[in-house]
Amino acid sequence: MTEDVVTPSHFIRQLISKDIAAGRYPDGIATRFPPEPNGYLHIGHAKSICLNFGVAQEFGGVCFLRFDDTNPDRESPEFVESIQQDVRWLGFDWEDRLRHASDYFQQLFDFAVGLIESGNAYVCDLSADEIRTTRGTLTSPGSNSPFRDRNPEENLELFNKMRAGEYDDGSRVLRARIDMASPNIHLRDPTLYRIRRQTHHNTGDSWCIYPMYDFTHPLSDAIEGVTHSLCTLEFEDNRALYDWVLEHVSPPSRPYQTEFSRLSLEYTVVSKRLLTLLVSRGVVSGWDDPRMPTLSGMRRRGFPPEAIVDFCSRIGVTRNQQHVEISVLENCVREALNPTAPRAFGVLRPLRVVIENYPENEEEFLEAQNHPNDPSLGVRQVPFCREIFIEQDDFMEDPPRKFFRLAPGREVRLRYAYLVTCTSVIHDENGNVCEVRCTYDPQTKGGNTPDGRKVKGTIHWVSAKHSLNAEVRLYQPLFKDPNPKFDSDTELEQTLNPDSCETVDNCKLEPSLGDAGIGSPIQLERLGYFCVDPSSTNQKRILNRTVSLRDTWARVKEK
RNA sequence: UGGGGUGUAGCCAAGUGGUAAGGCACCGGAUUUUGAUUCCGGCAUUCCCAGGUUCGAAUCCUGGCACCCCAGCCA
Repeated sequence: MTEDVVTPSHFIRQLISKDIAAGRYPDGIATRFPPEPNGYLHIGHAKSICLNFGVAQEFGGVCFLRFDDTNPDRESPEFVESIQQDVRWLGFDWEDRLRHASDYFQQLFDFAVGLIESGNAYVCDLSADEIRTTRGTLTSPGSNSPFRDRNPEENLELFNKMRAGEYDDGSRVLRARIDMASPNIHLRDPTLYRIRRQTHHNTGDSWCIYPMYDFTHPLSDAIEGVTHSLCTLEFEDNRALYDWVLEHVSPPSRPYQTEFSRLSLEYTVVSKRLLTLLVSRGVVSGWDDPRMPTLSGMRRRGFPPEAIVDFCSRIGVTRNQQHVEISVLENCVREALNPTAPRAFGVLRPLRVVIENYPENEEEFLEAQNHPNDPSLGVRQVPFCREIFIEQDDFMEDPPRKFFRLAPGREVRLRYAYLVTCTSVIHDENGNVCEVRCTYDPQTKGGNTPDGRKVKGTIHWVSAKHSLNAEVRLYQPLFKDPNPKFDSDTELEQTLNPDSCETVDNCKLEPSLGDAGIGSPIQLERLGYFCVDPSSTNQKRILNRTVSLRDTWARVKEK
């Protein structure tokens, strides 16, 4: 069987194809996914992971997982662990290619020494403030540091002393000697090393100087033999420095950087800084809150990893500003879940229905399919008795034209059970409907109509006597604004969607759901896809709605 | 009037001088014991704008316009 798996063409694939065709990489290509372990991975990282691991796979190359851990101030082992878990969850395997930029600290130091010896780097005693003010602006050139012309011997001695811990944090840096008047600000004698006494999660206290990204990244790529260093567009201007570094040392290989645009998703933020803020402000319960666009959040929400990989392939890779509608993601999730998720009944907002002509103490089990389109998933027995719950939304006392669920005098099908007709309505002291009375037609067992009569509505139900209680959490986007922006706590407050998590208590589930495992997908018919939350217990069952079903009625109702 | 980028439908996106793929969304219609799924059909006479080159331009040239990124001892 040949399935038409269309791998969409994008410019990076084309570039690699061309490179391979030109014979540039006889030993194969290599890529890397280089996260900084200072936060959890999010949907934007998924795009990069799929790209880097994906093209390596397609072209018979390899992909490294490299922690870009050059800033001990913000990095931690917690993040290192979560990142590995998330990459594996997405289905990618780095095999023996787990690396840390910190593995290369000694080699990086040696390269820096080489740069000093060739007169291409110098130790600068200016303070951070002074460096900033002498850097110039976007439209005016910077001015040379008074330390720019120190000779290599002196620089070398100073740099060694920096490493030996003889100077205070922030008192000196190593700078590349390039061009203070360059129109590209990244080339105005960028800092290569800073002094920072901070225990590193990997190297402990062996270093008190740490290399900067622009120095570390090209050399790490070169050390690993990375051929295609793929990064996001905001590093475009850094490419000149990336190349400069590689051209001014003798690197073990020559990697090239190519940039693509980062993903932004409607109604969400995809920035580690802002996500960190949501966590630290307690806006969400943690990095894995089901509303978070983090991989751990989406996992807890019930998104299957294939859906995320599929999403990444559908959105493509370009250099355009990419602002994707959430419907694309939701569609991928539904498409992944629909063929496999077993069906079950659950009622979110129960309305008691008493079937008056059904015997008081009788109960029976009715057969229901676990998947209407896939008999191989089998059947289950669902208990039925005189009192059941239906969805409040499935009854209207005074229904509009196109409503074809239950209403006074109307007949509907209870899925897999019987046809029932509403005979009367009972109100509470506030005038709200609190109970509905029906009669059932014993001839219609299983929901069949032997007389061929047509029933427009089919609704779900659960037996009052047998049902399980549960709390169900329904999610909406975290933000009101499709393109949320906030710089302060008040702005954050204003843009937050107050209804992003709706907790519905006292929901009723069919008894078979008592066995549902944490995280495994279930479709509650007519309501959506759900999964059991990790915090769920037998005493207090908690379900997350992963995504609702497509709801045409909701649109009809609007009109 | 510093530098680097990007403009194809509501949102993504293919297209690489030969007459606008595909997905999502949307709108019909069929089937349906989930208003789900599935199926079938519709959805850019035009590619940011204006000129030019060419038998022929989304693709090449010129000039505009709009938007994004860069002034960390962050990545």
